[in-house]
Amino acid sequence: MHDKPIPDIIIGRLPIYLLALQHMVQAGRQVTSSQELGERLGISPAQIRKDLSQFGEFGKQGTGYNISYLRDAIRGILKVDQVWDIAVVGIGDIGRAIADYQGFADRGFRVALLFDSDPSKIGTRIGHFTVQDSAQMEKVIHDAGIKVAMVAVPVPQAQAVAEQLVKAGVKAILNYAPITLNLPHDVHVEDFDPLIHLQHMTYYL
Amino acid sequence: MHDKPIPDIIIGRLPIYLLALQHMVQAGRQVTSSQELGERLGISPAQIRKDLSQFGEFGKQGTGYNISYLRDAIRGILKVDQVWDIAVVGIGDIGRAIADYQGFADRGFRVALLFDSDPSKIGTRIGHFTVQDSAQMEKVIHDAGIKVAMVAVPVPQAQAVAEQLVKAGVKAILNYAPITLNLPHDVHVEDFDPLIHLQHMTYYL
DNA sequence: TAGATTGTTAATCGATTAACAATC
DNA sequence: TAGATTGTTAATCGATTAACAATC
Repeated sequence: MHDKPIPDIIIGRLPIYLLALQHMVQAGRQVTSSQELGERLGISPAQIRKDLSQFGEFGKQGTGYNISYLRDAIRGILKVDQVWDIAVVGIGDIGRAIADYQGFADRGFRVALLFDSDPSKIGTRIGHFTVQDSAQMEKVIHDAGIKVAMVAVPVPQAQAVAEQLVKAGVKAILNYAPITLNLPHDVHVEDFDPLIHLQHMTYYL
Repeated sequence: MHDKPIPDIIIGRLPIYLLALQHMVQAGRQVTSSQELGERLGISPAQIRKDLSQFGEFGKQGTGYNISYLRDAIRGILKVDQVWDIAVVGIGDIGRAIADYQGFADRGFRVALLFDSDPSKIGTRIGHFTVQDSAQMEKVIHDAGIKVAMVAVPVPQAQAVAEQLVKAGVKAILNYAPITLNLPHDVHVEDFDPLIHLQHMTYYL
């Protein structure tokens, strides 16, 4: 038993498939095909079939895929058939928008804890949460068993905050600070920076 | 003359290099190497050299790269040695955070216009801008010559808003709405959705 | 000069696509 | 059954890496 890991680039497409399936369910649709999904997403049908075939057989020849069945299957693969609690660190404009954002629940996440180091913010309420002192962060996150965090602090603090999160047991970090974090290999980091995307597109203008 | 276009995957890494170089400049550094950049970014030195070699020769054997020289070169390649005006459509929590965000100017962008269709928001001020009526959007953006926009409206409106932006002459859209937009091929779209990234990471938890 | 590091070539590795037998 | 579409194989295409001559 020494299965090859599934390529990360394939894992990265699953949430995109999931989102499209979700929209189809909401539109009352029952079945779809790799062809249709491909047109919608700008991905080749062959690639979609190949991606899915890594995880099992979800379709029927001649008919295609049952949408809600495939949705549930992908949810299971991505482990978002459960709800993950998230800690948000840094309650500036971005952190506040995250805390107020309503779209998490449907998709497997729930903001559970907010932290900031600014005394004028600690104790204030955002949505139905109270901002807690970053100084207590490690203990609080550890005790809550939280594995997923979003970092929205200024650049100079981002690396140190991320290291604290790792100490607290966090294994997945969505990093809003425009800096590349250096963390142990077993911690998953995704950078989330609008400027990176804008600068990518201007090349083509 | 029929030069092969430079792979998009390489273009996508340039903003990451640029960001690291920027930090190095701020730290007062003069020169770096593909080795050092690679360690910092988790990218192989060979790849960095190969990527850069697509655009010219920026380094010196034995010494490496002059940081500010390479930074300026990449800025030029990405066309962020100028400032691009951006229109933001949809002034909810996310749109407001974008409008208030201070980090654009350094990196080649400036929020210039805000739009919403909600009468209770039209006319209000955010930062030093007044929210304008989406009904006027096409004309205003066209007249301003704006080519870059951020879409932060609810999912049901996103496709229609994007089509209006395209009619107004916009060629690059950063899409915050969790839905895949269908637009002409000459319009560049990047999706910007935190949930996609979170769902990617949970696979590994 | 000696040491370091580039830019580039060739080899390797991995991802995408085309095509089709299987089958609903 | 006939038509449609899957899952999978093999071929193609593209990206990454290793290695090294050139040279600062």
